[in-house]
Amino acid sequence: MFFLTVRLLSTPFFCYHFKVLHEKFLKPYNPQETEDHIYTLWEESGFFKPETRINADAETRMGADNQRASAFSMLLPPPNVTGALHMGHAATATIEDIMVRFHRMRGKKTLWVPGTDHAAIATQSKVEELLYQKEGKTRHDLGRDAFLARVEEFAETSRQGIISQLKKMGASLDWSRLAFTLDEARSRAVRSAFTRMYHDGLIYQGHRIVNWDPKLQTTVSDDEVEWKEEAAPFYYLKYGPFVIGTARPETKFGDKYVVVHPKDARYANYAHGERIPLEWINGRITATVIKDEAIEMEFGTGAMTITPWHDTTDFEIAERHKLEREQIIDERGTLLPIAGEFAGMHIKKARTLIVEKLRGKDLIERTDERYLHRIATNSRGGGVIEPQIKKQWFVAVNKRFRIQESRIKNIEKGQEVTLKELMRTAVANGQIKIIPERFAKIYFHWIDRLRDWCISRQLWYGHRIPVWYRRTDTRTGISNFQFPIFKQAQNPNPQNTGEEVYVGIETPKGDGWEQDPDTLDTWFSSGLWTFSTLGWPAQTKDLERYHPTDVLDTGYDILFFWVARMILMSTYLVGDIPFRTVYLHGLVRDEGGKKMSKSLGNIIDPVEMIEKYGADAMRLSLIVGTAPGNDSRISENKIKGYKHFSNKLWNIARFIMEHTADAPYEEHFTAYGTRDAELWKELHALLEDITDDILECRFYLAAEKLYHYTWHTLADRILEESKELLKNGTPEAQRSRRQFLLYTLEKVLKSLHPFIPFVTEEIWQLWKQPATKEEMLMVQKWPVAEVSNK
RNA sequence: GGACGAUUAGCUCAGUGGUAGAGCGCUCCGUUCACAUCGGAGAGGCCACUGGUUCGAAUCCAGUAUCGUCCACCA
Repeated sequence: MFFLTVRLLSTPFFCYHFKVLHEKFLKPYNPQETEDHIYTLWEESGFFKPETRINADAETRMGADNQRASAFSMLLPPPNVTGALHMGHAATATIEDIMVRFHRMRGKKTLWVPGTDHAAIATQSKVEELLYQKEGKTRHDLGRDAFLARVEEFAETSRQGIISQLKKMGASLDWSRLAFTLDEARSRAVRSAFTRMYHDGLIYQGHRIVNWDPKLQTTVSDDEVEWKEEAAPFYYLKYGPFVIGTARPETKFGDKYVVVHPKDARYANYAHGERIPLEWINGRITATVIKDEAIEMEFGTGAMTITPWHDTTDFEIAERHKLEREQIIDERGTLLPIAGEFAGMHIKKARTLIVEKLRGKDLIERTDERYLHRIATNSRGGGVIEPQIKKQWFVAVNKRFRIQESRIKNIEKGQEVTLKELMRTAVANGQIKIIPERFAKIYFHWIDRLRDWCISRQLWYGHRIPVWYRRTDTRTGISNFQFPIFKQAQNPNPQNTGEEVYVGIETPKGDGWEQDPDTLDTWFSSGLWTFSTLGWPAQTKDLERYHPTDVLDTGYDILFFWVARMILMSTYLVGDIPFRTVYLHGLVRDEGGKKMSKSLGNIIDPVEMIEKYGADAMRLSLIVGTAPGNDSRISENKIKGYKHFSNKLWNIARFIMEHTADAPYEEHFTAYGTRDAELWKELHALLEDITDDILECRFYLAAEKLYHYTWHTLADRILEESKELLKNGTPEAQRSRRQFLLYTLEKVLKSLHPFIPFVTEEIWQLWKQPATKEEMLMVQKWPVAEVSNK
């Protein structure tokens, strides 16, 4: 206990801090005057880039000090270029920045790649809306090229806004690697991916029933459909000897099949395939009886007619029995000539007239006026989905192919697999770990029911499909296609249709080539994100070093949209998993637990909060009390509370500096007396504990424990008792305590830095007054080396 | 219809086999000495309910209820 003085004099770290307390400490901590210059300091240091290392010998205590250090890599989920960032983005940026700063301080070569997403459908419709509001024009008035120029202009503005917002949040992203899902490098990756999938037979063009949005005039994928409940009348119509139920009489013109369950005793007298003449909306028709198990006997009368062109279930029944299918409604929601007198009328207007006519012909048996019915809408701000059979591009998820390379456990190079099997195996074999675990089950369930992915969109903004046609006959366009009876919907040999088809990365040479007008689902390009940002398809050093990435952090709401598709693309194209751990955080809701939205007016703007309370306060408020996968609530009051914490830390630092102004600082603290030894032990137990928590993604616990230690142990207990001790204690005890306070302040600043980087760095700067960028807090070594895991 | 989550102090949430915790709020007291963006003290909970396992359950198991989310989609 008494060798402290001796050690002090002999230690190489011995030095005096004759520093005068910086005048900034005479006032409360002011984030507004601090954060921007701190961020600039970090950014200019180059330490956001993994290549910037501290060139020093093994004796240094710096964090980024080894050129051959192992890597830690991660990608920012690219925010959509549709506008400003919200609290969900702020939560993502915070969680990821915590991980990145932590691993950087632990000496890893840490890469965090920023980027933005073109978000085709959302961005295009947003710009169309603005264009119409401001100039009263549609995209067709401008034409494709001029319209796209407008979208690009809008996207660029959004992108600049997003970048500056991320900087305000303190995100230590490597800006030199900034990517965009629609930039040249990513476009090349998209074309490469498409071409390879096409030649492997995994992308095909086919006539299938798709979710058509008549408002935005495009298809949308199954996952983008949002169901809403609506009360609507339900009609029981007389269909010859049957009574059939329908909520949509306006689609019934062409119905010539009546479907019943094969085991339904009520209809046992009718044989499958039996033809029955009957009077229908526009005159006499001959109906055919179909027996199919898709029918729910208990529902309605147990009999229904089908409209295969405009209903998924009906389409599937028609597929099974090879039935005719006919288009009733066009792409704009207008009735076709089959509707007779109603042709050319929009379905909304026609409906009441059709019901009147049915009533006039005494074809309505009864009506259920308050039937609760679920309608499909386009969740990306579109209209009511009207299913249509259309020629579209699909990714075949169940088709077998030989995988070219594989580092996936249980899958050998050259093995025959399906994309579904790849997606399933990468998680089932434990190579990808999903946190919280319960989402793995949800993921598997989603895979099991997954159908071929419709990837073509009739949008202008996005990756143009890399397929070119040279027509050798006079066939008309895709939309006038008449469905051939008794033919498979898929047409795997487009060469036989009288046109040349070219699929490739570059535009084909020669005259007469015309590119497919459609664009790709935005998730096709985001699916490539983990490797397209690292240079793929080129075999770059980045790809080699940083792929697979270590962690993917995102909200659980895009598990299917994005996470699953990244797994699909990466396993197939790279033969490897895209990331080792998926950390799914919850959604940030308002104080009352409601989703934040513009229409509810309950949006809390992260930048406004930063301006009021500082980025550190906002960051802590988004971390503490949020378990993975669970939604959390944020309120201005909570953020305000954490502003107080920044100030508390500020004053702790001030107190310690004031009371140790002439004290020597020793790196290796040696306690005098049992009390200081006890405190040292307590501090180290905490540091090991929270290191473990961060490694296990329990950020909320680590943050809370640090908060609690700083305020209630360090400030309330240790500083309070030190006041007396530093006045009246023995010289040895005083010296030891001063040492301990300095030591603790340093550890606390380091361990809090990933969570609240600005205030900790500012205190560090004022305290240590570093002469070089290597001495910044951001690249100091994490206070505990390694912890025993669990 | 299926799956999952939540249910703990007034509010927001941690805790996940061993005598109930935090933040905010509330009450009282204090504060020229780092900080009123403060300190001290305190009130407040049969841990949703019913069974079971266990020496012992907020914690594990089964079921029920309420709320929420996702998936399916019955025309």
